[in-house]
Amino acid sequence: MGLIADIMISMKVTKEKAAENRRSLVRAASKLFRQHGINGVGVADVGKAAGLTHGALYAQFPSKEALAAEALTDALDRSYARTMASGAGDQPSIAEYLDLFLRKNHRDNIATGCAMAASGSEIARQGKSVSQAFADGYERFARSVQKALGDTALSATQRQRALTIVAAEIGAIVVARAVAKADPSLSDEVLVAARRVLGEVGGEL
Amino acid sequence: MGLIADIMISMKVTKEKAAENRRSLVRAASKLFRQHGINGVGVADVGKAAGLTHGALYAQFPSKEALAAEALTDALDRSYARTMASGAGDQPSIAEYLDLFLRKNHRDNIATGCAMAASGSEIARQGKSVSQAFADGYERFARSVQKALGDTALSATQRQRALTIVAAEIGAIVVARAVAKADPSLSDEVLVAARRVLGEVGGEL
DNA sequence: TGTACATCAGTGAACGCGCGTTCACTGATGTAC
DNA sequence: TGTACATCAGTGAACGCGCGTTCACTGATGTAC
Repeated sequence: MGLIADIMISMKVTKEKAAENRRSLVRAASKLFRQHGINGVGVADVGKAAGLTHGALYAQFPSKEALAAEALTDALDRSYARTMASGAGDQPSIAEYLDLFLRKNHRDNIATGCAMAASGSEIARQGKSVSQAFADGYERFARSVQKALGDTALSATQRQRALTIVAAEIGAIVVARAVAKADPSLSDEVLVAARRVLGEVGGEL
Repeated sequence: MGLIADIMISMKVTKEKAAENRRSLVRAASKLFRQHGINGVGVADVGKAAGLTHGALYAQFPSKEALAAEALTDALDRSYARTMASGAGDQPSIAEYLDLFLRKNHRDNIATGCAMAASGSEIARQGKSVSQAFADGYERFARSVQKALGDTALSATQRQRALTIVAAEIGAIVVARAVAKADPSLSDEVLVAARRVLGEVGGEL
């Protein structure tokens, strides 16, 4: 028994495998935190989803919060890359941005959607590292939206429009999800309204 | 010992006192849930803040979620009443709405601020009763904003603007709070930007 | 009005459970010679 | 290339703690007569 058990629990792993395990933990955390909230997921859940024990997590990260910060960064990096790749050009137009973000499909798939919308109100209660990850992601999206506004001079007004459009998109998804269980048609209405009104802010007729 | 202890833990209470205790529980929950998130507060914390034990809570509410739904309704009722009373007329103008909501003071006082902004992304993970409380509060604010837009005909376009303005305000506060620890000046910038751009949406020059 | 008794808000101990984190230990990997 | 050994990713038990909920019990309130 001892022998077989010892073989089965053999542990040390190549550096590559360890790095892969780390990535698995981050990816699992990034999805689980979006789905259930950061407070709604235990470290054991994350380890299990990555095919490891919870102890392994602490060989890679000093704390759950450090993992949360990295998971948020990873989620926003991936969202950004996917968003950039979605347009016809090198980045999407405002219309493409809004269509992409304010879809029912986005509202209904929280685990793979925007992490800022999924965990928004939880972030204020986390530490500085998580706040930093959020700020970096938000700033990056806002800059890209400003570019999409056709702003070559980077005017203060266009900067304000971009900041507001991104924040408003997040708010619209948060509201659409919050009311979805009680009032699905109101939820749909919010998405349509935000799509149209933010389109106007972005220069659409 | 037994005698004194028996006297001190005497229990039954008038109906009025019981109703008052119930209100205390709702008010305490409403503040604590906004401050720390619904998942971040235990039923014992709520009971203690109301000057009771956690067991008393279950004499008044069937579950924590039922308390959360009532706490959300209460918070939004109070916010609405305060908002209505804040304007010069019988309800605030769009400018007054935006000034009131998008203040640093609101961002920095989460326990007494808008419950939709404080718990937004958590609501999607709660049950239908909490979703209903959110939907009722959101709808009420949106109707009032639509009125403030000077919309006598209740046009579809003004309805869309009102829905978007309220969702965008929530998003702006959520973002401002999320980035506050890491980037306070970005946090301020978001509030100023949303104030100006949503003012434009509302018809301000 | 006075008496007997049912009601039920509130107490506090206990339920089973999961939380984040720590730690002694394992043994293949990776390195120094 | 071969050998000896330090490293450290990962395991799984254990830490103390708090969670939401249940329950037997208390006794003043409120009611029925």
